Amino acid sequence: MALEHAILVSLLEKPGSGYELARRFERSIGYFWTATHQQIYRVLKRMVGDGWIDVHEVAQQGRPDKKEYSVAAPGREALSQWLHEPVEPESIRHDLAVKIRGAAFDDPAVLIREVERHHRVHSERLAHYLAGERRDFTGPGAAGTLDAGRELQHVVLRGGIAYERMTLDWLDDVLATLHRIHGPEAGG
Amino acid sequence: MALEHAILVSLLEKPGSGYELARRFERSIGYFWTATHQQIYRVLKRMVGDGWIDVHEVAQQGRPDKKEYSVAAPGREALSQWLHEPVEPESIRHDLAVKIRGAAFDDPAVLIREVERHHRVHSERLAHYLAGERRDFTGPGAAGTLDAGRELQHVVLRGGIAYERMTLDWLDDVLATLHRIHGPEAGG
DNA sequence: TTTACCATGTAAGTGGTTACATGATTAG
DNA sequence: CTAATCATGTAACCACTTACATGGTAAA
Repeated sequence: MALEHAILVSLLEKPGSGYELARRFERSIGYFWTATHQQIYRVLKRMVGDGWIDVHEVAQQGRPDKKEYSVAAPGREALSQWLHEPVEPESIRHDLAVKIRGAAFDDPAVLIREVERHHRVHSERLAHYLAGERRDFTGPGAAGTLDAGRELQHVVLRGGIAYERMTLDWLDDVLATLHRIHGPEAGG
Repeated sequence: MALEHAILVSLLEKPGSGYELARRFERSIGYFWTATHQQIYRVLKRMVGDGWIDVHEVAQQGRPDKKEYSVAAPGREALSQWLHEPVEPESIRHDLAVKIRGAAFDDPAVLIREVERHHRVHSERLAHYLAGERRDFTGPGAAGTLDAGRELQHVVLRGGIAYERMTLDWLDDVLATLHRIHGPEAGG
């Protein structure tokens, strides 16, 4: 499991509340990891209990108070230890691939609409990632002058971009295949 | 959840035992879905209870008896219904991406070895997929003469191949980035 | 006789999802 | 007055992993 470690990395990059972490998991960190606020609050509580992170209440004006979390020494140590352990290269788990093979036993036309829908979603994600890249990693301060942390954030983002591009190409391939096996029988 | 549906598709392609399903999940279906035998036996039991699949004991010579499962009418119906429902386009969940961002707060040299290890694993997977493609989808019977089921299996396999190639390219990018931020300081 | 493969399961624990619940502030 | 955003949590359930457990056959 790595949610604890993802939280540690995020808090090292910038301390924040559970709510803020949840928002980050919807955005930049969500390129490669997702977590809901319920999950985050539960883990945060455990991490405080384990002494990995510190909390302090922050009063705000015009907003509810929040608890700001930051990484404590044992948390940094735990992260370092995890970074030294190997993790399993993970496999993809695609509902859509199951559906594609299932289409052999059902109407492929239904699947065509589903694949087109996925294509739209992945196009939007790609556009979103590219916008983030333009915003955060181009212009003044780019081209070799970034610090290590930003370089690493950028290479992770490039991974997300490569993933979306590959997926879009593959979905085109899937659509062409579906039309090939469906079209001749049903007239396109 | 789609483990039930993945099992239905697999049993429609060819009836088999829980053990055989587990092996298939390590191989072809494992390109996009994983499941252990414990999980499969549990789900199989539930599916029999729900009337989605039928069992019959098969005596074998030189081997333990097995229970062969095949899809029943309600199972086919359930699969069809699922195929007509939209599924969420899923996001990647990469421990390695967490580690890469975490490397900003630790020794990047450790991460270089980890990334190289992942590179080797993905190279092996790619070689394995390509061997499967040569074995099952080339030679006599290929080039437009495949039936729909095999065409669909092939396009899913091409997805696995594309994923591995993209991942290898990205891991090269990660390594280059790590050397860039680490090399100048440590002379590596 | 040891290893590998065939074959099926239980039990305990962990992690993740969904639903429920509260309450303040700001903008329309 | 309504909706959106900020902010934090509990409870129940479900999926998945890991460890344990059994027992037969075939090949080295």
